[in-house]
Amino acid sequence: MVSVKSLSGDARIPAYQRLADQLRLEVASGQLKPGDRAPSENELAADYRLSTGMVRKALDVLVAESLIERFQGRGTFVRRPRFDTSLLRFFRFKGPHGEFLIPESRILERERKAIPDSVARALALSEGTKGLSIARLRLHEGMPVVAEEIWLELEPFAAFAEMPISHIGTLLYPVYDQLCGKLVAKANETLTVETASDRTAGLLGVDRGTPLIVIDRIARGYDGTPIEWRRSRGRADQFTYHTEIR
Amino acid sequence: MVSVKSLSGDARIPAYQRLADQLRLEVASGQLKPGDRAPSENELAADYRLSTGMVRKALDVLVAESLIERFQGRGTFVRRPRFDTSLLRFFRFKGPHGEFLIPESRILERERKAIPDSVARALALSEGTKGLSIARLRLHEGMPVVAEEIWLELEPFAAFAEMPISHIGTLLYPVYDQLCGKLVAKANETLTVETASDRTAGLLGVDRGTPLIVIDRIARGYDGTPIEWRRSRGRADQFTYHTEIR
DNA sequence: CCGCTATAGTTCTATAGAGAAGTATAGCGG
DNA sequence: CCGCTATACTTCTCTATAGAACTATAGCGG
Repeated sequence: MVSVKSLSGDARIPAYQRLADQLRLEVASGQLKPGDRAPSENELAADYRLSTGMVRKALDVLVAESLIERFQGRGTFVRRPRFDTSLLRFFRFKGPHGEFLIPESRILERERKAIPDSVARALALSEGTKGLSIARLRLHEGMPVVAEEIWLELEPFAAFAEMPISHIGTLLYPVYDQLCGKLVAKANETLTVETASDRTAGLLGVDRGTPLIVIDRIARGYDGTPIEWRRSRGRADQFTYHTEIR
Repeated sequence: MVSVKSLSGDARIPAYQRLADQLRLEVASGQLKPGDRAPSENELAADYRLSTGMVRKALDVLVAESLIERFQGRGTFVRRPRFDTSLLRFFRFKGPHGEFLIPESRILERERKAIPDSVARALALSEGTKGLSIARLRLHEGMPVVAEEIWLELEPFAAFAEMPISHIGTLLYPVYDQLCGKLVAKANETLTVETASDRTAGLLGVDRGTPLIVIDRIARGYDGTPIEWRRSRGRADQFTYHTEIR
């Protein structure tokens, strides 16, 4: 079956960029989901009447954005968002053999409340929107290591608000996806430092005034719309962040 | 003049990667210096008997490493290392119109001393190597904002050790290059948090125990050899680090 | 049922070329 | 001397093609 397609957009923009735009759109709109195999280079070249060289160049762009991955002999796939570059990874929770561990989590509280103005602004919602607030403690070998505050818009997450707390596992994003159709694809994070208040000091088992790392995250869908606001606090004394600059 | 060159390395490695290796080497060895224009795509293709497509692919690799930059119509140039992605930039020193400013600096101390073991290890030097230690305060509108501790191996930096302190400007790396032939090309940085000791509290004008951001940097040449060890401390309360994850 | 082989499908490397688009400069006309 | 233009050179876009390298699978032989 030969289905000739055409590229939209300003013709002054190079064809490979318009093809990248097109594929980006197909991922954002859900026509192409994480894990799906994209059409092969030959198919794309035939469909859009482009040379394989330009198709490869379009895919290169999307690989650089880490939207897709390519595997020689297997195909091109929409990448599953992995949050392994999150700043939170630098709270290193090593197992007995030095391997990485995802800390267990305990939900302390889940409440329907009006979203605070600062959070509503970050989520691009109007003031006073109904929300769902979650307080959560993350533990490593029984010791509390990170305290989390989470805000969601209530309406799209009504099903999540009803779900029995005991059924909620350590990872929330798969639940958002499967239960509420909200797929988290990327996020913005900011790191700051504060001193522990009485409340968080109690949660984390440290003295009041101890320095804490605070990581604010806004999780977004493929199209960039905000999905979740999250603030995580952990002790600063075991935190180290590495980077390379050129 | 036609000078046919050949690519070294294992022939099982793709030609474009070996060309990238070759050019990387020419930069590391100083045959090609920052700001220099590299041979044009056509010249490279002719010299190494490759198609322009593969030459472009080799250059793409180096662009991705941010070793070179390309400008349509002008040429391909060895990129001048800019440290504008350093973690230190998040100590935001805004001028009156919100623009970025490089803080002034005041050298407090410059001494010949044996390099401490931990620093020697980081610089890949043997224990007890003679070094040069510099204490430096960085100021914004007269207020101290960052305190720095710097260690260099004495021998290659003898000329720097003799230079009158009043002649040393705010930027050290150009001096390392011009005076000592040590060109800083990249660096590793790690961010941690500590509470102010009496000494640093005094330098920065804060109370003892105030949370501080500590940024350790190992500056390296193009070949990766360590050149400078540096530890910078600033108040944590005005520090925010922003990043995007996917 | 297991293991090997052939095969079809995938991405990757590579070539050879044409023309577009952008930049610097020499030289010409005033 | 200034401003314009032609020119040469650069990177960028794009086509068309061939074969290598790699992967999954279907089917055959034991």
